[in-house]
Amino acid sequence: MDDVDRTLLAALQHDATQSYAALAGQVRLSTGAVHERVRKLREQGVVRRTTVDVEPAAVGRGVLAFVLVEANAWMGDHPTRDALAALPEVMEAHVIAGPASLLVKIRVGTPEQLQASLRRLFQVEGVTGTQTVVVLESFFERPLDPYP
Amino acid sequence: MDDVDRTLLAALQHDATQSYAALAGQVRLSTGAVHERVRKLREQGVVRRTTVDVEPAAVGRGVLAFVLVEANAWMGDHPTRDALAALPEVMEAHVIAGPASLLVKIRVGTPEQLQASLRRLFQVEGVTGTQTVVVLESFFERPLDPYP
DNA sequence: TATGAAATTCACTCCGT
DNA sequence: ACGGAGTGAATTTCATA
Repeated sequence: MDDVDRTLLAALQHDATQSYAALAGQVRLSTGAVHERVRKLREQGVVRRTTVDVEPAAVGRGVLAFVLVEANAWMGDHPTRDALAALPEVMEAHVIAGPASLLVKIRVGTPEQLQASLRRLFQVEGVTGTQTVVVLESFFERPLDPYP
Repeated sequence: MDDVDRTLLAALQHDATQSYAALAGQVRLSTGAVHERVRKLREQGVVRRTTVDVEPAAVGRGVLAFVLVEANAWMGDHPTRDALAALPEVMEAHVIAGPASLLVKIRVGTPEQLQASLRRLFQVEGVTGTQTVVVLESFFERPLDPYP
């Protein structure tokens, strides 16, 4: 993991469709060398996968909310994880230190669907309360800057 | 935007490196037809870009926190946005309805860097307080499911 | 680990339907 | 909108240093 790798990661995050030749130009290396470096970054798990970024509103998921979930028992275990993973509107789920047990990020299409989602959250074993933060506008959501 | 497009979006989110021939097989269409559909999804902005998913811990950003930012003035304007965008550790910034004005997602390397980041947040014009939620473990972070 | 070139596969375009 | 074929460009592999 040197500066060349970090430059490659930044370039790939910005546009993963560019050719190895284009990447090679940015780091002054041959295409073969860049190919090998990217292969290793994938192999090591530094690059987890190549994806596309989908506009949420275009697929009927224009409502974003964060929910703090309170519980009467320890929720940092896998049954909880699986219960949350079964809800497709839950984009992220984190075990937290602070005023609640879990923090989940939810994307739905309408306020009614948000209400329905909260109802489902309450049905998860151990959940005793929720505090919902509704997003009015997202300033930005951006990829990780690989520079320390 | 029909079921074929949604299937293509899901497939591309799972692995954007696969060939058009492989995508075509999943939707029982020719490579030419798939190529045209994906081109239109990009053109319409449904697909915003193609990126790589980088493991945060591998680039020295293993500490995740969410911060509720309280303010003494309306913060839903662009000077605020720009001030937050200037902080590379801020991954997301949202204007919210609820107990605070903004919600930001932060990735840093160490608890010390988190402290330094909070100090910088306080220096943003109008900020009067923060409530920090530190993530102990992330259950999952996943892409948008394009099915309604 | 890098280079440069060879071999193979793929993206992209065009045209017919 | 879809299918199929053709062409140029890309990925991928390999020999060499």
